[in-house]
Amino acid sequence: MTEKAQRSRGSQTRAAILAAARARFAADGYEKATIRAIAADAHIDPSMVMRYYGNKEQLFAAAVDIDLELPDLAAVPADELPQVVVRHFLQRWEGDAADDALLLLLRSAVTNQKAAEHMRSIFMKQVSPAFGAALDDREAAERAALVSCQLLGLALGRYLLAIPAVTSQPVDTLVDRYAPAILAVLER
Amino acid sequence: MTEKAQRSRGSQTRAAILAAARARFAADGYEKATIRAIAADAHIDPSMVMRYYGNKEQLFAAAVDIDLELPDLAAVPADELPQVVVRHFLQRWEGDAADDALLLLLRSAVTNQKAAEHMRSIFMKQVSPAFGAALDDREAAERAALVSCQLLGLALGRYLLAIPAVTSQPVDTLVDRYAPAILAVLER
DNA sequence: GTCTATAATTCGATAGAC
DNA sequence: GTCTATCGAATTATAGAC
Repeated sequence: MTEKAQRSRGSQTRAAILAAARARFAADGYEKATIRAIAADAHIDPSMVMRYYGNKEQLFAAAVDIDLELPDLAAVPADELPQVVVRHFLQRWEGDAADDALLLLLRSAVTNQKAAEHMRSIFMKQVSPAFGAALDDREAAERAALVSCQLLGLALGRYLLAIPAVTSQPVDTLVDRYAPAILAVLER
Repeated sequence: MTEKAQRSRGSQTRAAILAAARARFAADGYEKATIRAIAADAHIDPSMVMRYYGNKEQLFAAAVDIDLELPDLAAVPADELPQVVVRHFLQRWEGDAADDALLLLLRSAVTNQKAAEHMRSIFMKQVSPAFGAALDDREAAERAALVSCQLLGLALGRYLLAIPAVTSQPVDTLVDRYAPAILAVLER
């Protein structure tokens, strides 16, 4: 076998581990997800996980490296901003809720301090600046934080807790009903 | 020692275990909280926990037996309802966030199916009827569910994730800013 | 009622053969 | 690069002495 082929298979294994890790962390959270289960999902040996990622913590760090891909909120007309934001996240989660890094992170951040720290970091580096640019307001950070609470609460009820009266509502209905609430927090 | 004295000490131990269990489940969630740690907090032997509560699952069930103590929302003037609800939960959590059964349950429900089921049950038996009586609306359950999402999201951001821009806001400010969002979801 | 001792698993992590 | 074998620690749970 050539070195090139080995490197290729190695990177494939590496990617398979990461995909399996994302699925497990998303389904079980940090403490409950085991390296053994992740390895089994990836059809490789548990020791390979250690070889590629060192330890469980570093594997988790690799799995939650996330970009919210927020649109340029400053370019969105102010009166459409709530709908745009709510729909952005819902569409993202609706595609594959079990594989989204934000839900993955949320499931772990509730009991794991490092994950919680990562979550706070995402808010400060991505959410807060995006709304800051759109709001032009001295209290933008505080209001953006409350918007984040509402969006995370929606994810919580729909995807993690699966409250029937939330999961039963179509995306369009959710946007119609939730966007005004986002607006209410944003406007003074 | 008399039988009566033994029963008394027994019930004290039982209560001590439950208190320690609530604190541990609240701080760590179901999977991370261990019977050993709970026993250590209660200054008793781990086997006593098993003796009194059978197993970890039953102990958890005893710890999360909760009454939201929601006020009679039908008696609250409609335009004050959002403020009353937001303040009710904030005051409850602000008192002792680490010992509140709802936060305890939330921390576990994210990764534990039984806890999630319990959470859904609380919504359907306590939250939904309370709002149903106040709203008198065919879509009351759906709107009440979204309000629950908002409130749980607030708890998430303030107490579990501890987002700085949320923890920094006084209760009164939170009520002022969040109540309009609740109202926006409630009114058609 | 309380505790010691331990069974039976399961976990993360390591060492080393191939 | 991959796997076998295993260590050491931690967990839930049980059995039985006092």
